[in-house]
Amino acid sequence: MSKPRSPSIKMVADRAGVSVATVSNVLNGKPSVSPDFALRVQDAVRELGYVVDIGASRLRSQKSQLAGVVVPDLTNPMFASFVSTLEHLARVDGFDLVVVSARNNPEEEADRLRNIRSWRPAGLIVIPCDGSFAERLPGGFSAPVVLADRIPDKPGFDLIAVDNSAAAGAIATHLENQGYKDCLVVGSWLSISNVRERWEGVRGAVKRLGVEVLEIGIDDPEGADRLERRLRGRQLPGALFVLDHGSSLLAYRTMAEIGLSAPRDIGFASFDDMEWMRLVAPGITAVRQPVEDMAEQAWALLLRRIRGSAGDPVTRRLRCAIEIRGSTSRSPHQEAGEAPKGGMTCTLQEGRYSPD
Amino acid sequence: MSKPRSPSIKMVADRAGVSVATVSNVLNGKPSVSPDFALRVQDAVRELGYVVDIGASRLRSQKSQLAGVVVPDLTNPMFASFVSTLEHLARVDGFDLVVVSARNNPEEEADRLRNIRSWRPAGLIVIPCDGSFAERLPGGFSAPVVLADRIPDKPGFDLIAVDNSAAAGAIATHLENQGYKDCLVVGSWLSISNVRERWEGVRGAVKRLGVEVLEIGIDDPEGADRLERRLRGRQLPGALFVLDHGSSLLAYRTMAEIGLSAPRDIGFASFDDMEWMRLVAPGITAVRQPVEDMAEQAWALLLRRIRGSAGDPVTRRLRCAIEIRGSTSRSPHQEAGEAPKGGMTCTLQEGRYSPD
DNA sequence: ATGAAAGCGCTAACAT
DNA sequence: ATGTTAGCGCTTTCAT
Repeated sequence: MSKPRSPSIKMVADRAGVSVATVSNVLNGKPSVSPDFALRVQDAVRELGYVVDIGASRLRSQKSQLAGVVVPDLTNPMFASFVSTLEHLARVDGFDLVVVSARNNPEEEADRLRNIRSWRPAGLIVIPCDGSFAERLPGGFSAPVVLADRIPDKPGFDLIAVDNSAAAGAIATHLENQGYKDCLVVGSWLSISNVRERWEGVRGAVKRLGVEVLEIGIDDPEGADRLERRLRGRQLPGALFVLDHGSSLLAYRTMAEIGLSAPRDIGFASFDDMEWMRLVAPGITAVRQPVEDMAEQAWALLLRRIRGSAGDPVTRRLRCAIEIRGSTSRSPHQEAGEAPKGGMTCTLQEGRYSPD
Repeated sequence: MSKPRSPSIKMVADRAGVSVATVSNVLNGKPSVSPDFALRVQDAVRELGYVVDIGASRLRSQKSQLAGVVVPDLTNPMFASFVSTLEHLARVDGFDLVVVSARNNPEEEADRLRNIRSWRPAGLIVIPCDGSFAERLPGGFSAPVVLADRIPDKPGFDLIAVDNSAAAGAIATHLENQGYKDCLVVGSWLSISNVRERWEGVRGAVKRLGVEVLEIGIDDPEGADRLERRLRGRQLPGALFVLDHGSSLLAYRTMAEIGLSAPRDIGFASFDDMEWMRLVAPGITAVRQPVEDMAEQAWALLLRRIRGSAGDPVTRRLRCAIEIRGSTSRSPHQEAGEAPKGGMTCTLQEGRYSPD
């Protein structure tokens, strides 16, 4: 039993009794083929189950219908959804996607970035692990790169992100309006640019609310300890605002373990609105990011760059929505244990969120 | 400004002052290269930022270091985690992965399956959309295929799945032991084999518990209506057992909207244990599937097949764990609204789950 | 140990 | 409208 190779264009040509060039022309929809020949080729293709070898095709034509996608972590629902949307859009435009995950590790990201070049993609969409992404991008990489979601330290890239600062500021203002006096702001790392932007958005927005920040890392037991100690300390903050989904999960679980319940003992809000935040009772006030929009815009931009439109790097900031739910309510009528309620959504208008 | 091409092996050879064959030998670690030449090549590679063209390499060597992965839906956390694990394992073995999502659509799956062949992957790992997967697999596909998670109607495939029937039966027994009299079993489609297996596991396990089943589809408003009507009807079942994650989300939300709370008004259990099920109060009793193990075993098996080990198709069933939490408790001390508690885990022993 | 040359499957340029 | 041929970047004989 020898290894059966996939049928080649030559076999199709032989079977149809035509030349390989004709087969290629039929497959690529070139006009200069007689209907008769086209049919014979299509028959042969079907009978053999022939599928073009995309690698050989690219090699010869020098045009790649392939885009690379690099995300920090596929198991993060935000990124999974981003990739899923991208994948669909790409296929509609006839592109394939090579998707790789850096598993939140800059070194792994650098490895993936190097490796993905061997595919000779026409372009790359990257959600970088952290701000120092530019140093990891292999020199002499000629294909266009569009960054999404996270902002690099160095400018000069096409970028599709959200208005982190404004949205975080809106949450801070909401907390202030609810009468909270002080707020502990928790995030993975301030070295991740949008976490930093969110924190700065909070600081820029508050008037009376006292704020302090705590970094707890990603999957870092020490960071988890720091948070737990802070929440067990005698100076319990009036509210907790968590700046990323991973940290929100951890914070919510930690609160539960300690026996703290929102909003009874402490206000609780989160950047990144995940499904479970509507399911717990009361629901959790959160910033909802337009992930699908980000994917759409990133893809559209990359496609333009691939098609050759040059020009200065584009930066676009998409608006988030704010979901006000029970976890930040100081009105007495909202009780813990009650069924989750609808809540209230507000969006940015003319550069300002108008909550409350 | 013309389009700058990636450096080729020829450019490296010129720069190092050697032949392309020598460059190739250095890159592929062939022993027959003098240290002197090897160094010169490595320098040239670094200076040019050369990365091998994996397509051209495969074309000539006829060996593909590429595996394809097809999943029904990347946004399902189970599948995302499956892919993420696979991706890591594959890279360790020097393989790249082409990942595609069928978006729960058999036609899209068929399209992806056809398309992925043009990459000439060395093998495929597929979580099929539904049981009739075999009909969608293009004829004459010679690379090995390993199925995971969902079971095809036709046998003859390598398969790594979980013990759906036993685990679902254990939940049913648990409900019975808790004193529930009847249970509504909800799933997307019984045509999805593991949903069917779970339902059959329930039926096979119950002695006194009255059971009925309801199919609600995937993202199907009509199905959602059916469920809501059933839960608003006068004959509210004693317990609800939902057989897949998507349906669990819907069911839990629907319950909340109606004002039903578990376990106060109705018992609630789920196949697929997601993070939020520990976060809501009380926690939700659920079957936890060994996703990472499934990915590991699927990859190991595929690698064996790629390396050439023939033999009859292998089927392996992995054991699930049962997480007993407050949502199925009939003891009065567990109250809704209380902080989520640790709960209790039990695993399969000698072919039987021993819950309660 | 090194290089020259053939050829993988395909498309593009050219010839008919 | 169709066929012939060269060559994309690489690995693999096969000489040397």
